[in-house]
Amino acid sequence: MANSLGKTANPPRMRDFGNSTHEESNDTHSRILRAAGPVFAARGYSGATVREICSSAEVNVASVGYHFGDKLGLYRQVIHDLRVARAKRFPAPNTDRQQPEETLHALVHTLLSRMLTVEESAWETELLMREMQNPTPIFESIVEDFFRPLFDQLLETLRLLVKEELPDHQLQHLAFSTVGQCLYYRVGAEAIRVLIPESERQLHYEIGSLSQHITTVMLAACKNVSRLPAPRENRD
Amino acid sequence: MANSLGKTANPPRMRDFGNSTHEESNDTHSRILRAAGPVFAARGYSGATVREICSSAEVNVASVGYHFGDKLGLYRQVIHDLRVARAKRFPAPNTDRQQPEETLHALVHTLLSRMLTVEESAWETELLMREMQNPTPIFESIVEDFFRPLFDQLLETLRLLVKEELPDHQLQHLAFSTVGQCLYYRVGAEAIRVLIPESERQLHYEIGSLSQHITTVMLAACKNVSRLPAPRENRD
Amino acid sequence: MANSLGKTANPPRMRDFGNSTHEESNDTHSRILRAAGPVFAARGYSGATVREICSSAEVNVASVGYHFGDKLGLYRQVIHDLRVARAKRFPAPNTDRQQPEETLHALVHTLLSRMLTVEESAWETELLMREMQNPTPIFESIVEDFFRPLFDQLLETLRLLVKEELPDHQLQHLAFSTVGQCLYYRVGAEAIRVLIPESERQLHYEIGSLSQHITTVMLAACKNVSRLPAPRENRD
Amino acid sequence: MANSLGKTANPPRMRDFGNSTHEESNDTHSRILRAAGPVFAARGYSGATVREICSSAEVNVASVGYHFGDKLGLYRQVIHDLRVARAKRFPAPNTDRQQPEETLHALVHTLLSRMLTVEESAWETELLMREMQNPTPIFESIVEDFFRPLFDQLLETLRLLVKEELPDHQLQHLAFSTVGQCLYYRVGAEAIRVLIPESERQLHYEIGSLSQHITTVMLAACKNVSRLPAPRENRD
DNA sequence: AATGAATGAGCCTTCATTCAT
DNA sequence: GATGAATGAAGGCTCATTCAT
Repeated sequence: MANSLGKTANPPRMRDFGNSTHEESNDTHSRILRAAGPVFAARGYSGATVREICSSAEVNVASVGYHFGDKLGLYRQVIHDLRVARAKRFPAPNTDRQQPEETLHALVHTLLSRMLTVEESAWETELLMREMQNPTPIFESIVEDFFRPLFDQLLETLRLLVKEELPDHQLQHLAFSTVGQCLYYRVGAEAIRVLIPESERQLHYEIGSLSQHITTVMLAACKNVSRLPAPRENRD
Repeated sequence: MANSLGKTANPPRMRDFGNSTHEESNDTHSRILRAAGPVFAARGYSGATVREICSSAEVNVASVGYHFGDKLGLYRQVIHDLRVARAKRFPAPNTDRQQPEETLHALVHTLLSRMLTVEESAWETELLMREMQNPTPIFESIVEDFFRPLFDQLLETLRLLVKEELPDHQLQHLAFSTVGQCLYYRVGAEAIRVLIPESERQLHYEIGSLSQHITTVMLAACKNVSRLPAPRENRD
Repeated sequence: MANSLGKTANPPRMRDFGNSTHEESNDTHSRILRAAGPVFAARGYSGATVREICSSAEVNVASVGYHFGDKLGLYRQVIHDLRVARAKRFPAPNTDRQQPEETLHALVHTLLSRMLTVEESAWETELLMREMQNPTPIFESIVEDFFRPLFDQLLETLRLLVKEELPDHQLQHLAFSTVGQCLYYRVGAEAIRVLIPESERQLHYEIGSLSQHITTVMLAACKNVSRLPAPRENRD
Repeated sequence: MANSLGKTANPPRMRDFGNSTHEESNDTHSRILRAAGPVFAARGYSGATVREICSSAEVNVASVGYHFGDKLGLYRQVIHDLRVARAKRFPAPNTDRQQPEETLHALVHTLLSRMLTVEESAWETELLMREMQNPTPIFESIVEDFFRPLFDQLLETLRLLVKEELPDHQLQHLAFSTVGQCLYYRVGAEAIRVLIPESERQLHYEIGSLSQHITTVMLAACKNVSRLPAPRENRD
């Protein structure tokens, strides 16, 4: 019964004491964790195989069973560590002394960067995307810890930009409009790849242009938006 | 060679005569199709097993081979039928005699309806979402059949709404802004569930309000957008 | 129990009455038989599939069961018909009034032609080759009816060519030497394809050259062979 | 991708240290190999099933995947070991200090021995015969490893025996004549069994007599053969 | 702690055969 | 007689897991 619901053979102790993170150490435990993230991100949970992870980590297949009980146990640990890592890496951006227009642009740029960056930690975003579709209990805490601050900041910035005072839900919609436009360039990336020819994509789809565009859209929206009457069903 | 690229053993004739769809008939062919959709949606293409589908349909495992060549052939047929069904349920709005503003609203409303409808066939949207994240060999045709028509209609509508003539890529960005905002209410549903309290969600997040909001944003954007200078890297 | 050991569902009568052969008629029974030969020859018994045969014959898969009980029943009938057909097609060549050298050449040429001919009935030879490796009871009768006459004629021709009277077994060895050389260009065809480059094969491996060569070898052997002493074990 | 073209999961090290062969050891690896040969020989490559092999070896079915990648990988290894074993059992005759006549005799004797030996490892020859009729993807390497060396040696020996210098293709034909005669006593064994009475067969068909006879034929042929004019179609 | 080997369940597919019309 | 459909038994292979050292 050494599966992810029970305990492992010889329960390996949690190692996050002090500042010794997996990033630095090089023992089997850490190497598996480092290798597992990208593989889970690239193939999804069920698509990833223990063998590929272990092969990438250059450890024995049986190690996963020993250190994490089973595949699911490893996955859980990866997700857990990811949350910790991102909380540390992306503190809420300090934008106190900017014009709200600049702040908006900065926030959009930040969002797009996190989405589209293709560097060594791109797998983290990919994994979070997968979590959005198949949320596990961990997802909620990710939203709270990592997404809520940015969201709140976005709300406040938008509040400064609209010409009249708006009820919360209208500001929220504006915030989601902002986030949705950014997110689409990741979620819809495959669709865009089909819809837009390669040549155009290379010219007009880098982060700079996109954040410019989205900021423009939202600024226009803020200038034009007005308090709506009580919600009513439109043609539905 | 009776795989999904060729023909099935004895190619079973298409049954879509008249308006009698698989939904109603009860032969093996239809039962497999009815069972397959939800399973593919719930587990993804590779996660779904022919056995589960056949077990759910109460037919022999080999039936899939006989009727659809192989698993992928079945999947293709599921997607194909899905396209037909959705085109019937959410027809592209007739734009001929409308003001472009109304057309935009109608398009947004259609998009949101497709995304958010949670009736007996919620699996349909779920399936398309999975394709976006884990594209199968069939993805390209899905985009062409499902997305391209609406996307083109959106482009033309936006072209009528902007005040000056814009290059293609700027119109495309406006279109993606529209689609992205709609899509977010599905992709980000779990995040929204965490960020926004239940009470507010029930009041302000039904399709009517959302389409109103998104249309407003895009109309404002169209009024304000202007031809950009040649693309250059902005702060990236 | 409608397998090849019992009777078929409605025992289909043997159709070889009169001169109505399968070659001419066009009913399902005959079409299956005509299609089966080449397929069995090309793929071997177990490699051949009932579906391919029926597809090639343009009849329903179930027909084999009806007409021949099962796959093995069909195979048996194919082999049986093959024997009949070859007996009719290859009567013992008349070589009475030739010089023995010419007769030898003619016999070698005949052997090679039967082996290497790639016309519509090439499958028959291929099937016989397969029978040689996995002989069924039918094989013996094939040898007697179809191969023995040629062998005897070969023996007599060789008897005329050797300079002194030889015991039977030495003549038999000479005959087998002749046959073996011919047979090799079929049995060893794949090996030859690997050993000899395409260009050379096209120049020097047509039936004319080969029969010339083999005849030369055997004539030389006949001129030089002499009665051996009683057999004794050489280094074995 | 642990198929026969790549590496096995954890590539099991080659075990041919010293002179300890699989014949003696008793681990899973060796037991599969020992069981596989006869099964492949008896049923052919495609007729043999991994399950039968593993059942015969009394190991788990998945072991084949682990140790050899896949069925073809196992087959390759069987063939490889077979080559080693046969090279040891029937070494190519050392030709350095012999008269070419003796070399020819030795070569013929080796060929016949390889064909006709019916000891505990009769399956080896059977396997090679099957490859000739139903070549697997591995056939080419078999020819190169098994046949080519002897073939080349045969060519050189014949070159020394002919009285004038001959073009390559004529020497090749002489070599094929030699091989063909030897091969016939195996390929045509069933036919011979029918044509020649048991009593004679026991007296005159042992390896010694046959190699004597074939050598005689080929020596006569070598003495008599002469450079042919450019190839032209003879009566075909 | 770690490893190579082994295991059994399960997957997709293919096939000869049988059923019902 | 003939047909389309259906069936169950394998077949090769993959995978997470476990065993023995």
